[in-house]
Amino acid sequence: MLSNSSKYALKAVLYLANKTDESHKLMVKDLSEPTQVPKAYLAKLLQALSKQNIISATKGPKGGYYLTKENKENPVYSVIEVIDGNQRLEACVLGIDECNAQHPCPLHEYVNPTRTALLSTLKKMTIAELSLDLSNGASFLSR
Amino acid sequence: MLSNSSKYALKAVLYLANKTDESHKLMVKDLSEPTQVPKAYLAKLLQALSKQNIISATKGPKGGYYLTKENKENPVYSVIEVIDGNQRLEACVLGIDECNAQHPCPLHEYVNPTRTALLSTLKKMTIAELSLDLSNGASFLSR
DNA sequence: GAAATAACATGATAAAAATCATATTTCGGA
DNA sequence: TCCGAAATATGATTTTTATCATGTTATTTC
Ligand code: FES
Ligand code: FES
Repeated sequence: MLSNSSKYALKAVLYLANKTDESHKLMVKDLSEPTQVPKAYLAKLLQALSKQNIISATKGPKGGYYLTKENKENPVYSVIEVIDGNQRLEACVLGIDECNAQHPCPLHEYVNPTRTALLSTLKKMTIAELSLDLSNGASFLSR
Repeated sequence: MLSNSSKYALKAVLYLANKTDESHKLMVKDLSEPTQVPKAYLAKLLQALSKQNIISATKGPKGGYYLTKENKENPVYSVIEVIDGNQRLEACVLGIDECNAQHPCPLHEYVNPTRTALLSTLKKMTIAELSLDLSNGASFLSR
């Protein structure tokens, strides 16, 4: 469904969402532990997200990664899109050339409705919204 | 969602479903073309399916792959299970240790209901059933 | 303005998935 | 019974993904 990279990126971004802002930042090593993502690998992912302005960063001492208010309003899907591209979730599950109702694969009718529903959720829901019940202990990023 | 291998295997099995039986068999090269799967790769997949009795095969001239009535009654999921194992579809989408409602990841509530619904469909529906509208041109395996 | 600290850029290595190749076994037909 | 056709077993190669490592640049602090 999602690549390992996307899973890692999402976990890190969700963690950032309710732990950081312009004046509270986190370094990769502080993200690596709670998200269970290897440090060097996570670093590379965060750089990619930063370059696409999905997350914010400042260099040097007292620097680190953080989410601005604007960052937090981005759709959850934007993280996935940067890392995996959009084909991964939108292409035909059986890999035929294009996925549409006029020329469906045998699984289309069973997977497409729920998949497009999920996709639309991911595109509408913001990082902030998704991270909400993480902050009140209703959901988790590891274990 | 599915590995390339599973997609290929599913396409081949569905093709076999309404083209073959004990007295009408197909060789890998006759499967490779309509399913758009590289011949040597498909051969290896079919061998794995055959070894697990998901499909049937006979060697030698006039031989080939085919589905018996029993084969056709297998759940669609059995193909996926043999090729991908069951973790791929059942594990947590964010990769946390186990997926359950007592200790959910932030995406759990959005993906789990539809995913378990799909899973249950795949486990209940037979190969024969899924291949049905393939035979009347209502679904397709390529293009 | 020098030193320390953090992200950034880039590339190297490792592991897994996908793909290809080839020799061996089994079976049907001449 | 011998020959050819097919699956089977096994392994090699290629490509992609995941992971690690290291030097460079920006920024704060002294
Ligand atoms: S055509 Fe296969 S999922 Fe839509
Ligand atoms: S816990 Fe993540 S999908 Fe269920």
